[in-house]
This record gives sequence, C-alpha cells and structure tokens, in this order.
Amino acid sequence: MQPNISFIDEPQKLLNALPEIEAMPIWAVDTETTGLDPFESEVILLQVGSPLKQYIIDCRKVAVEPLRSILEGDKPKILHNAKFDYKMISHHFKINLENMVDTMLIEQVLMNGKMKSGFGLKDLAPRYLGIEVDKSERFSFLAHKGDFSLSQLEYAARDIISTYLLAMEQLPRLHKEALEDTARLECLTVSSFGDIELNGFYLDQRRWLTIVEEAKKKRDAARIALDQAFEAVHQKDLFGAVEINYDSDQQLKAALHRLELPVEDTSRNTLIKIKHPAIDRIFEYREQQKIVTTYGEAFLEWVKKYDGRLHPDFHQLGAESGRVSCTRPNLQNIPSDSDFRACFTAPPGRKLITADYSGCELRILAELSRDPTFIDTFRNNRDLHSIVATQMYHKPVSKKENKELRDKAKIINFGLAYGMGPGALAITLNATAKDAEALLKGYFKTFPKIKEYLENSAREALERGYSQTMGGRKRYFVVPKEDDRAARGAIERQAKNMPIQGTNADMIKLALVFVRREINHRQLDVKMVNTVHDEVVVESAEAQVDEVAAMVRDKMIEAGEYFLRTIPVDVECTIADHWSK
DNA sequence: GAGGCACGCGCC
DNA sequence: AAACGGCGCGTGCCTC
Repeated sequence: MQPNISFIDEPQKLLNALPEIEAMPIWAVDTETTGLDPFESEVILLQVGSPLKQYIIDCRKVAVEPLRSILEGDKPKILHNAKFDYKMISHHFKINLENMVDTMLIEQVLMNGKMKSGFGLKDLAPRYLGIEVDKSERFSFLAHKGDFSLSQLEYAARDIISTYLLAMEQLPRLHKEALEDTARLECLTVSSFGDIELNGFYLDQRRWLTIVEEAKKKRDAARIALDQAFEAVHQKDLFGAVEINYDSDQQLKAALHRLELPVEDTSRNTLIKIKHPAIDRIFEYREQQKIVTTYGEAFLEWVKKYDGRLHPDFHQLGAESGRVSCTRPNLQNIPSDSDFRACFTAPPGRKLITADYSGCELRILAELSRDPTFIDTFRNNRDLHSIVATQMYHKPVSKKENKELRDKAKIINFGLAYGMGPGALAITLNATAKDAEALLKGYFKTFPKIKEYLENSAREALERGYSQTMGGRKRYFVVPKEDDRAARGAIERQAKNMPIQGTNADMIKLALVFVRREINHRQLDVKMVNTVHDEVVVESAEAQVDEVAAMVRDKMIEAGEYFLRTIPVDVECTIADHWSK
C-alpha cells in the first residue's frame, strides 16, 4: 500500500486538516523521537491516520494541542508498543492517550507460549501483511535537524499503515481464540504502566549506601573467615597460596571436595544439609555479596539525576503466566527486608501507601478448586495454614500452638500451586523422600478437591495444548510425545500453576486500571509508583492519604471480586513514609 | 571484547 | 528416578 501523506509543518495546516482527521472512526498513531527515554529525548514527528491517509506532524514547528480531544477521546487509537508513545506524548505534551489498541501486546496475547520473541513491527508486518519494514530509517531521526527527506516521511507513514493493517488482521484472530477480554485488559493496562514509569519511585540514596557499606564490611569479614576455613586446602602454586574465588561455583565446589565434602553443586539446598563450620561462612558471604553486587552502587546508577527517582521498565507480558516483569532496574525483587524497602520514601508532604492482596493465590486456588475447607476458611477469615495443619495432623495447630506443623502446612500450601512433587517437598522440608511422600498423600486425602482440580488442570493442558486463567488468558504449550515423561511432567507443573498465577496477574492488572481511572476522575494528587505481582504502591499527598488509601483498597477489592465470586477478597493497606512490608 | 550459558539468589 | 511455578541480575566461564 502506497503512502498518501499530508505533511503538517505549519499550525494552520493542522487546523485545516482537523475536520478530516476528526471524521475518521479509528486512527493508527505513532511517533518518531530522538531517543528512547522520554526525559532525555524529543518528539520529532507525530503521525496519525489510516492506510488511506497519513497526517505527519512536525512537532518542532506545530503544537499538537488541537489533537488532544482525539488522542484522549473514546475512539480507538492503534499503536505498536503503545507504552512508548504514551510516555513520550504524556511527558512532552501533557496529553494522555486513552483507548489504545496495542498490536504488540495483542500479538503476545495471541502467541503466548508459541513464540518467545519477534514481536516487533518489523517481524509482524512481513508475517501478516507481506510487507517488509526497513527500520534503518528510524535511526535517521536520532540526531535530526532541519527538513525531512521524502524517505523519512514515507517511513513514518508506512509505520502507521502497517500498524493499522496489522490490527485488522489480529482482531478476527482474537475472536477466534476467544482472547478478546485478555487483549482488552492488556490494552487498558498500558497507561497504568506508562504512568508508573513516568512517575518514578523516589529512593533515599544515602540510606541505601549505608546498608551497602555495612554489607561490604560483613562480606569482607566473612571472606576472611572463609579463607581460614579453607586454609588447609588452598591450592598452592610457585608463588604461594592461590586464593579461592568464592563467587565461582566451580572453584568453591573443588575446594569443598578438598575438604572431603563431596557436593554435587554449591546451591543453598545442597549445602544446608552439610554440617561443617565452613558452610555457614559461605552463606554469610553470599548473603552480603548479593547485597553488594545486585543491590550495590550499580543499582544507584539507575536513579535519574533530575528527580532522584527510579524509572524502571515494566514488561507488561514479561511472563507466560501473564505476570509483569521489570528491568532497569528490577523493582520486583528488592529485598523484602524493611531496611531496603525503607529507602523507598515519599518526598516531603507525601506518604506511601502499600496495598497488597492477602493470600491471593490461595484464594484463587480455593475459588478454582471449590475445596470446602479452603472456602470455609477464607469465608470465616481464619488462618488457612493452621486449619490445613490441624486437618492433616489431627492435632490442634495455631500460630502459637504446634507452630512447626503450621510451617509445614504452609510450605505444602504454597508448593502445591507450583505442582510440587515429593522430591521437591523433601528438599524444602529437609525431610526424607518417604516422609515427604506420606505428607503429600495425607494432604491430598484431606483435600481431595485440590488434588482433583490440580490434576485436571494438568490433564486438560496436555489434551488441549493450553492452560487458561479465569480472565480467559491462554498459555499455549507444545505438547510432548507420550513417551517423553520428563517434558510432560514439566508441562503438568506449569499447567497446574498457570491458572493460579495468571489469574493473580489478571486481577492486579484490572486493579491498576481501576486505580488509575479513579485517580484521574477524582483528580487526586497521587502517583502510582510500583507494583509487585499482588501489590500496588502509590505516593499520595499527605492531606488526602486516608481517602486515597481507602480508594486504592476499594478499587483493588472491586478488581478482585471480578474474578473471585465466592471467596472474599482481602486487601492489606499500610500508610507510611516509606514502602512497607 | 562481545555474547551466551549456567549458577546462585533476590522477589512473589 | 524424579525438576517447584514465574521472573531479572551479577559473576564466572566458555566460545567465537
């Protein structure tokens, strides 16, 4: 399809074109920018249009304000990787795109599990449309000055043509696979993640460094202790003792062998079974080294100079379960230790609200399995782990009485959702395989509905070739041959877990949509700053923090109840100067 | 020197 | 006999 370009390089041209643009029922939208970071680059071109006509606006010469009502309005805007353009347009023009249709997310929803990469427009255009997209022109915008070449404009136009056509190819496929609801949810969630990334999360860097410095000292002490523990078996060369690099699992394993501790690997689970003074030193060293490396100075490099905040990159479909992942930096694996979380603070006059779904996955399992004890426990707001332990061991168990039995039940309860077998349970509980097997048997005898549900999940996935969440999200599997027991076992475990983890993902995404909507409707002085699977963190003006906390809680419950129809939803909310939990 | 893998470990 | 689901990151170590 040949471009039909209207190049708008004077404000009046935009006003002239406006009636034509407004008359379109649906637009593809794209931007060309000088870089990837909205804070450090400019928008050069904004393109809106369809395969019939493409309006390319020179943003250096023409204000895009007249397009506000279109971009923020109800009619659909098709974009590829919408979060990128959303952030650019929001940051530079204070216009927040609404009703986005993201062809990249849709493709990921359609192909979830069938394909790991290749979701760029340059991959999809040839596949769906038989059009080759030459992305090389994109780089010509990076340091662009002066007028645009024809090939630059044609490139800009072709991108919205192919994005538009791509969406038209995808929509019937979504219908055919019954994935419309999931696609809609994903598209609705884009602006929440766009906002979170633009908002950033304030970090108290001084406080953070204090922890790191402390860890360095402890690590160095642990290293000295380790040297002593291994002194007798240091390998020597001509120049004297050669240090063992304790960061190298190979070297550490070899050194342990020389201590006559013949371990197969050096993982925590392996080492924990060994009684030897060196082992605790290893654990101490690794714990501190982890802090120094993963959460050390390098982490602080991500703090932006202009606002002292971390602006991570969320991958909305980072996991095949539907979960979000996070990078640069990952704000979803910050140590839950309060020392670290307390470094994420609210600026003066503001507070942080940490809100999380309590027992989310187990509630979902209760809903899905219809197990009477699980249902009853949540309905009466009792402690599930204690109840489970009581039923399994026929002894009174609570958080105070026979707590060790509660701990075991807790491990099984969580492990279940991961398709845990006796082997893994034995390792986790540090028990014999026989004991673990007996425990699992007892568990499933007590909760036959759980067993039935999980096994059904596994069987269905192998029969149909996919698993499904309550929101209708699908994860496709390549089903191995009958005789490939190991591969089938792996898929069975994934299939047991996916509906649970994935429904949790559906739920938190819907919550993010609701919370954002309410913030905007009520015009609250609130920023969403992070989300971690079953948790939302928002930064609020202190004056209205109670109102906001109640709102966040309500919206999360509303989202939860969309999925959990028979099990109550519970949200725990903490208000503090810092990130809690 | 870059890129990719395995390992180990932080989170839910 | 047996691998507990989903991630990202730093390090070591190997290959090219």
